Amino acid sequence: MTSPAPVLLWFRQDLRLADNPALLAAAATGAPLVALYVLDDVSPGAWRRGAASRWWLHHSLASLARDIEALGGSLVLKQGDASQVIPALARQTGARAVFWNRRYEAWARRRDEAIKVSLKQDGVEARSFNGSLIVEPWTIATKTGAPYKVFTPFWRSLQAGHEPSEPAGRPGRLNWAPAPQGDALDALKLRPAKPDWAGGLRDSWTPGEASAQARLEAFAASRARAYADTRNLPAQPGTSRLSPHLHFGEISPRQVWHAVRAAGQDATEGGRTYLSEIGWREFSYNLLYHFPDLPDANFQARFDKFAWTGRKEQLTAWQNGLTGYPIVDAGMRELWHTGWMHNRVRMIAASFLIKDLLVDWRQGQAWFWDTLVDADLASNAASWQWTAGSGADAAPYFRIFNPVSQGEKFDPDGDYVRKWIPELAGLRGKAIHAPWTADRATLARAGVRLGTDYPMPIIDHAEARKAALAAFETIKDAA
DNA sequence: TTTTGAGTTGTTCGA
DNA sequence: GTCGAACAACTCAAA
Repeated sequence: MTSPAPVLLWFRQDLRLADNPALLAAAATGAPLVALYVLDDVSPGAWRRGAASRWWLHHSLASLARDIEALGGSLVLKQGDASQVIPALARQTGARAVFWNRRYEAWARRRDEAIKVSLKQDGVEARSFNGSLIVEPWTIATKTGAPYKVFTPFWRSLQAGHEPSEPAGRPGRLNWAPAPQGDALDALKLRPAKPDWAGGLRDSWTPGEASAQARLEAFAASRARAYADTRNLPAQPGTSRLSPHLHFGEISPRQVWHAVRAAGQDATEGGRTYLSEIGWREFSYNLLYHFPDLPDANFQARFDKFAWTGRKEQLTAWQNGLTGYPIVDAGMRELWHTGWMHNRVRMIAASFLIKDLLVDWRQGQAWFWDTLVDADLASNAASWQWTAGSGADAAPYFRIFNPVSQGEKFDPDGDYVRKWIPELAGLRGKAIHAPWTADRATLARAGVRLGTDYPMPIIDHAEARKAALAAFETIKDAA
């Protein structure tokens, strides 16, 4: 007797079993399933994942594979151009259908559309689902049908008319088809080999759905309440740290929304502020979908004329956490060590690169893309353009962060700086955010030799601010 | 079509 | 030390 035709379940950025629409729909067909992940770095225009993101992906795939094995199945791993791999595997397994959850990057949409056409030509059903967003970009628009370009009306509209339904659980039991041959996880070479720089990542994170759920529950139950006050203090665990879990779809924004509400936190200032950050994620995807070159080109074309005069060695100093501004350097070192940076510090570091060093925001975007475990094309592009002032609904160009006053305001005891810049650990008080202002005796007592142990500022902020304002002045009236 | 109110996250200066 | 204004208009979204 011939076995029934299977349904291929293609995992992408939805590496979870709970609240997974494609998985639930595939299970509901009653057909045996083949679970699949394709590492596709080669599709035209693909943004190849950065190194930190690949490390996360390795462990997230390992976690998903274990969860699937516990249900009696297995996760098939492949690599290559998905527009070749998916139709080939459908033929090989005799699949009657391929199900997946949608992505929104231009290159992925082009690729997925081609796969749909190819599968249909082969007589294979192709169905896609919403597994990553509360509102897909084509379902929300202004009264005139235009895409939203300003966050607040977008967020109001989302809350008024697009409340997410209750998240679904895991499917009860699953019926598996024989798994075709795939690659071993190690063959994908997602982890660093020589040298192994991932120690800080291992110490900081546990990728996977179970860890994501635990983190969400802990956050919703307690820290969400104070989020509005503590989220700006990088020395404190005030944020949810869910960003990489959300990026890889180990958890859905709908699950986050309902967990916050179930804990009663939508009635607290903190909970509402936190949910608005979920709103910013949605807004970024909305922008990326409607303006697909958001990661590549200035949203405001007048910035095409901007003179980015920053030098290579300044970019390198920023990347290495050696600018001489402690709050900036602490953030850049936290990023290098853990694959993540506190959001407040991301803004300070980004403002410094763009407005103090006059380095093109795309250089900063590229560095974050390579080093962040939560690197996300939509959020990364929208946030860098926001800081640069070139984006939709962007910060006004004269808003230039002062790295000293930001440090004093948001790291008042200097604990964050001391944690990431051990060579300054002996400093106390105001000197921690501006060591070059400390007198010789203070520096000596702290064991700090400026210019030797820790650099003098590579640029004078007050002068840099004036230069940035002058530079922006030249493009202000451009078309 | 025109009008109107509003717009994530800051800094500096002068009273 | 604290407070309000200036920074620069401009675009968006809705009435």
